[in-house]
Amino acid sequence: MTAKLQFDHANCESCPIRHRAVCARCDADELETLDSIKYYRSFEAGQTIIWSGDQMNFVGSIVSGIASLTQTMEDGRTQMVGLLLPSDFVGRPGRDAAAYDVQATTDLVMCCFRKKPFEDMMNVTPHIAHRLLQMTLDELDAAREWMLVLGRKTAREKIASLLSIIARRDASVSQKGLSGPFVFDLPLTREAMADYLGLTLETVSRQISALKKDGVILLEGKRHVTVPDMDRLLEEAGDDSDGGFLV
Amino acid sequence: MTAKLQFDHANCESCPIRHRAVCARCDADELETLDSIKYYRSFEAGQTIIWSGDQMNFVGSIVSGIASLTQTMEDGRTQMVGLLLPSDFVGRPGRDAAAYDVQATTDLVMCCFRKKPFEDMMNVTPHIAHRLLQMTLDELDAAREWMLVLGRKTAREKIASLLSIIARRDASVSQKGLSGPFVFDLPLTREAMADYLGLTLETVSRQISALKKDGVILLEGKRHVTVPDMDRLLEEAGDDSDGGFLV
DNA sequence: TGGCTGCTTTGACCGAGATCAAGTGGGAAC
DNA sequence: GTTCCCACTTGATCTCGGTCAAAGCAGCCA
Repeated sequence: MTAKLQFDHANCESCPIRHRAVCARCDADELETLDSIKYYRSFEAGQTIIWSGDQMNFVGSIVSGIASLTQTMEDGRTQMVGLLLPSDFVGRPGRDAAAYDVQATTDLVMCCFRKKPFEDMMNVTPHIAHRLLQMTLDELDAAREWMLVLGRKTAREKIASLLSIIARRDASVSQKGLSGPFVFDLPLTREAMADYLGLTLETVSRQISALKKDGVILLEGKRHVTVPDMDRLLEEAGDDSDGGFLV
Repeated sequence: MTAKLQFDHANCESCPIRHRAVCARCDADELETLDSIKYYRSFEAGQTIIWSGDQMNFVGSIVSGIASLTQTMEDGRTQMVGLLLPSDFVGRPGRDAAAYDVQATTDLVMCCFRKKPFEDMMNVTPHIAHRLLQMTLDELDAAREWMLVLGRKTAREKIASLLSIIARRDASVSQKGLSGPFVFDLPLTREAMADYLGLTLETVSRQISALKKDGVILLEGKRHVTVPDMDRLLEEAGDDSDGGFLV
């Protein structure tokens, strides 16, 4: 059973991701057109939204919650290749079949557009195509950043990198200041973290325990994290101290 | 000293990458405009084209040769995050500073555009923006494919994956058939392969020797490779047997 | 011709992280 | 409450790939 469709009749003006999503640059007319081909869908945590190879008849934006893109090898080894946050775009215009599994990591609401009308609209609306290019370039940067993590960082650095990314995102969403302690909940299970980081869940658990023991993070329960000193965490992540943290 | 500017007065009609580059969709008028802001530059193997953080006052396409994007940590660990082949695009419109080191892996010729005029042109030329979006989406796919390699494959599978990618590219460039043995030269040193694969150069050397001993590949000198049975190589790479090889 | 340099191979050993295996803890159903 | 379940933790052991070291090999310049 699907989660409650809490955004069912939302209009674009009050949309929480309006200013960051693929429609960010659209004017009133364009929004109206989008409105006519859009619909909301909700997914529960753990649900698979699309299987790799499936026909995709829609594209869309994450409104709330977190989705993941994963690749799986024949023998079951899996690697997460994308973590989709609110305002991120799902689907590839011009491609019929999904290239990756898309899963709801938390409860999730998507703003969907039927694919064909969206593609048609993209061709006549430079605002959308241009914004999508920007977003794709950003994702490419994030993917390349992640290649360094996967290829060259130690398990401890990988965990610290993931925590700092989640902390950064959380701060940018909740508009908290960047000084003082960071407090947030991990939106991923240990296994999902392992799939993201190219580790086993045991190693993830051990390294989180180690960071806790060393005072880099505080843990309350399994998921509630406090980072008393963000610079310390970034140092553990092996990032430059300047860090480009204020992006 | 720079390599010979063999393309100095080339025009777009005879350009070898015309049909695949960022200008692929441009009409005659648009090509003429591009012509007025373009110039060719050559680099020798090993030269650094741009340092991460540098101001970039041009963007451009690889005409011939191979370039690499690399990231380096403070302690010297490096990870290659992109391998740029003929027709690939260098630079990011809308960004001033380079995010990665760009190096010429082989002797290289680039078709450069001054950045500002190119950006202006992009804003009024949907053909260019649209093609760049396509190319960026392709690169994102390639990066995600590579995340699986980095995160989950064994050293032997990593080497086999890289060899199959190079073989594939070589076949698509030289229009050779896909049956029978594949023969090509490695365009990368062992160290560059290691940086690409998240390994050490010793491990790369060992695994290449092992693949040779097991008859998966034949080696003539250090660089000249023959793949007698491509399916066997793909199997060693851990890819699905269907493989999506005919892309 | 000889030696230098850079790329590559090979060997011996070590350690970070994987694997296999128990055990813990907290929330939900009964 | 008790039980079950599931996410997580912790321990013991193994192994793949890293590290350190030496040597091979081809091209190049003197």
